[in-house]
Amino acid sequence: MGSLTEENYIKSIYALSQATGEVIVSELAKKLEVKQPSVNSMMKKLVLKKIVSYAPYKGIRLTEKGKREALSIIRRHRLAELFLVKVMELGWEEVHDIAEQLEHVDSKRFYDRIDEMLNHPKVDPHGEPIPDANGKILNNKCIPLSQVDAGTEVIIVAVSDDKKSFLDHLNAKGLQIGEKVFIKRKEIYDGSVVVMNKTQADLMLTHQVAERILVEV
Amino acid sequence: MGSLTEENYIKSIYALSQATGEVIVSELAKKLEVKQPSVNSMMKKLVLKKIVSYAPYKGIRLTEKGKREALSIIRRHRLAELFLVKVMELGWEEVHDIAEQLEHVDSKRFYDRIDEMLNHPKVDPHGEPIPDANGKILNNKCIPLSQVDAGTEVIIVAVSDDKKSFLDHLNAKGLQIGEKVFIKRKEIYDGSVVVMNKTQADLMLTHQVAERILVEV
DNA sequence: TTAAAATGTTAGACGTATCTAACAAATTAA
DNA sequence: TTAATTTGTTAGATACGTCTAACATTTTAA
Repeated sequence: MGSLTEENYIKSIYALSQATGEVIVSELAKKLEVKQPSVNSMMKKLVLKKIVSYAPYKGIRLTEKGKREALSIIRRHRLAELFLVKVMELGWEEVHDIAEQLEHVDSKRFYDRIDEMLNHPKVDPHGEPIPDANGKILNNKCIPLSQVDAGTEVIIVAVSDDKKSFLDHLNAKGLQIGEKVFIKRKEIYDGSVVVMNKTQADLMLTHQVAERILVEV
Repeated sequence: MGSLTEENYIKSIYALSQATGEVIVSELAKKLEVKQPSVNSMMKKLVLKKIVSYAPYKGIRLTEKGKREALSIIRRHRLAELFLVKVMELGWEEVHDIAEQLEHVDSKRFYDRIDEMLNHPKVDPHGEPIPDANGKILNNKCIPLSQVDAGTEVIIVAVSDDKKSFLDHLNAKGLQIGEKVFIKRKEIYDGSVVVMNKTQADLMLTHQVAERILVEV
């Protein structure tokens, strides 16, 4: 495993290359708050380690090995954040910096245990997917049902609240993960959403519920 | 705050100078698994930072500032260990290496929250006292189980040997830090002690083991 | 009490990760 | 299409923490 610095480079490359598959040196330098020559020399090192592919004046790309490494770091970061919020009951606004440090803890046991305590979560409450121990990740970033436009058909992918009471509530409504749902309309007044699925023609969900259901278009 | 390396030096100096108030270069080098010149140059640095007092060919001593720093690191280490055992339910033989990493996390909030969740503990899983947020350590009035009179009920507070083999042995016997134990009798012949706890009516401990278990009456 | 052994120090090197200054290539605008 | 701007690279310096080799001091034992 690489150094803390290497891990930070890999994580940033992954994040910034999401859109096009590539990052340029100046972007990466800005993100990491270092100068371009620092990025340049780190790229030489990561090329030797077969973490990135890079040629002078060209874009930076993660190799398969690099992607695997990135997903592992992201997994640790997101598990740490969720753990800090759900188990340690810290606020979402204060956990990022701590997770930034915890993600570098080198202990499979530590993260397996966190994963277990959180019930193997697939997404974090912002809908960002959490890679599993093998680096598998839900395809797209999901968004809360409350943010989908009326007239759209979506698939329920996850919930951002796995408390039993919430799951019971969904069950009672006849909603299940993996099911298709059609958004009929959204009430501006209270943010509630009316949906339809194959068994129900008019199912009303409060905003509180709709924002905890994560979907994929 | 100093670097991770500095923190490790400070922690080791504290540990090794417990008995006499001093450490010598070679001891410290051995503990940290570095060569003497490395210790030597770090001492020059820590002298400038007023963390240690040191003169060539003399012993190394923590200053008041150094002691404060050491207690803060030790507090974080021991809180981390206890958290890993009590909250995350990891075995007390496997938490040391993880705590070694967690102790360097820089977040007052993180540690305050751990302290809170553990109810402001006074001793860690290996029984060592935990400094409070101001660096105060509770007087360690624990005594070896082997020195307690028969007919007494005590609480296991610490072990004086944190080698894995010893911890495994205790685990196998079903003994845990924080548990009550009643001393049924002591064999004069070999110094062994027979105790009772809520799960076992007649548990025999050799003198060798009993003298390494620290208890509070 | 002096020689051997243990312990400590200095000097100089190396790897990591950073920087600035100077130069080179690519892109954008005139 | 040429000049200006942005972007990228190289070279060389610095700080940190480590090392080895050589030398100095202190302690121990003969």
